[in-house]
Amino acid sequence: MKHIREQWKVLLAGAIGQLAREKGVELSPAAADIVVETPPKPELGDIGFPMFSFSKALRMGPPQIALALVERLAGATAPGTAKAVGPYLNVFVDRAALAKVLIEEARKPGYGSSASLSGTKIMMEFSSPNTNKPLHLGHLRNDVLGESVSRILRANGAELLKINLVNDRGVHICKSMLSYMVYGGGRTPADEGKKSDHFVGDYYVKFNELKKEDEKAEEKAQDLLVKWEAGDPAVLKLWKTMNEWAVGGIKKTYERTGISFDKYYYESQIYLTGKEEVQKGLASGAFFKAEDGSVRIDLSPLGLEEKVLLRKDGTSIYMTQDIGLAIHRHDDWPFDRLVYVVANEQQYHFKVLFHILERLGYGWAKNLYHLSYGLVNLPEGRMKTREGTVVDADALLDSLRDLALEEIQAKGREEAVGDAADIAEKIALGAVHYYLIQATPAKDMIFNPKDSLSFNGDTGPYIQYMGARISSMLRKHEKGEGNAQGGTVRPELLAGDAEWELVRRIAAYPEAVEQAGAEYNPAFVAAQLYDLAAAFSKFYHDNPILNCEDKDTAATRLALAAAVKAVLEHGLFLTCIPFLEAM
RNA sequence: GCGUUCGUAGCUCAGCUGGAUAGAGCGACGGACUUCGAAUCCGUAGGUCGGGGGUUCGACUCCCUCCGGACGCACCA
Repeated sequence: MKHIREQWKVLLAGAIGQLAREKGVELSPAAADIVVETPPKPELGDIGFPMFSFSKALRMGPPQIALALVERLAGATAPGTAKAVGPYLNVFVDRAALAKVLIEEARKPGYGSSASLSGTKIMMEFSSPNTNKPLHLGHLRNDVLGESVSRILRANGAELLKINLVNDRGVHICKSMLSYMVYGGGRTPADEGKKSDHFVGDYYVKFNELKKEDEKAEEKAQDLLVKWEAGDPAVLKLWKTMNEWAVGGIKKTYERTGISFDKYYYESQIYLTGKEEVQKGLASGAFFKAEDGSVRIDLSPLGLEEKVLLRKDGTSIYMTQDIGLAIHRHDDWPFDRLVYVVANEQQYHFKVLFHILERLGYGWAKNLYHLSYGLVNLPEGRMKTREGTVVDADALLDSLRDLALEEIQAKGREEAVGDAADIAEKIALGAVHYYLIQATPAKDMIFNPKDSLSFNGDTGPYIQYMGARISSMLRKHEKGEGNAQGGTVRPELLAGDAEWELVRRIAAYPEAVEQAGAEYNPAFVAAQLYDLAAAFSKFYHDNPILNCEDKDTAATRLALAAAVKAVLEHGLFLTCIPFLEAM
């Protein structure tokens, strides 16, 4: 569809130029100057070109321009027919021809993928959990965004490296350690039959109790950190044990949600890097030494104050680490772009970080991107650890899975579905991931538990359901049932409005994938999938497919359904929603 | 106070680089299963696109201003 639009743009640009010459007017628009649009109703055409903007120069009313252009384009070889519709020049494409191509293309494996980013190496950092507690709903948004954008970029031809920076050191880690030392009694997750990250998280929560009992708790945690940095063997041993529990449990959740990484970085291993880089910057004059001995950068070019990069005692801070880490990573794997999926509360941090790297003279610094996303809030407001309102990722998935299972049982579909528990789990995942991805990343969103439990309407399971229904039809056909047996696929039968509605949505899909990649926004894919699923649902409700009396029509519609299925499979994968053959 | 960002139907969200009567879902109300799986489909009600200016042939979309919310403005991560 895109290439057809481009062809028309070129034709129109030429025709407008010609018209201008005839009128003795100076005007020769480029193809890029032609505005394209999709008419609100199919009856009006498939592609629309508003003529308003040329009105003044040509001293003609837009409707007259449209008419004049149609006349001049009458002889041109172009895909489709131009028609003047008021102030618009609308194109009616050759539906049968396009349907023929799409039906074939869409059923091939790579439909929706492109090469628009081929040759581009992109590193994607996301998730970045703390090792003192299990993942919560906010992490799920981060994870699914990172994973989905990665898949989308890869579908657009990019070479991807997904990395996870585990925050496994710091005073917050020491708090859960201290709490365990006081209350743990040497118990292990296995002793309590608990998922290991939750086990660790519970001690982190218990630190609040400890603070009430021991007013020096904060101080003690700080001491623990000092000992950790000094390499105290006992402290390191406990730290290692608890981190393994935490990371092990977190990885189980990744496995459950289908998130994966090509490489893990651990903060404990790299938190000291960056100091050297700062020294280099000091030597090159990018930074300066303040009177108190700390190293700083002047951020007035950004309209900001100065920022400390090394404390006066020479120790590093968060920013120092990130400077070192970025450089280290580029050495590891020379990327063209590096995307950080991090919540929007760190916008300032990344703005400054990118600026600093640029000042240090790294050319790739201009290709760093902070994929900033908003908080997931509850209807009552922000999630708060202290108030216990944090929605735990595992618990959320569990409850959704249980509800889906009940639904399967209520419909008596356990037999038909195969492994009911597994299907229920996948429906739960589809529900959560779709919910998190349909909203624009930049915006804060409200997670309404009640709504999220619904599998109806604009949801992941709705799309999964349409995929399952089509799969079911195709299975029947393969078993020799239905009227499509022996029928011939005739694309001209897809020229009707109902079929065309589906064809044009299939045609629009690859563009959505490309746009999603260009804007790091999987919501475009999600929206496209929902529209396609809804269009199909309406279509097959009104039009018999396997039961259609005419063999050829049945076969053709089935081929269309198969094309829809292929797009759904492709798109669901990109949005981290499992495709289901049955549910 | 300064900066960033958001404000679209009762609720949750779309609205493509400004373009043809502002769209979905949920909720409400009313319909549709002896036919391909009703986790479905159809219909009705519901919006001065936060307010006010401006640019434009045309503004939900761009600019200014005000109001309201979120998040930042650490030698914490």
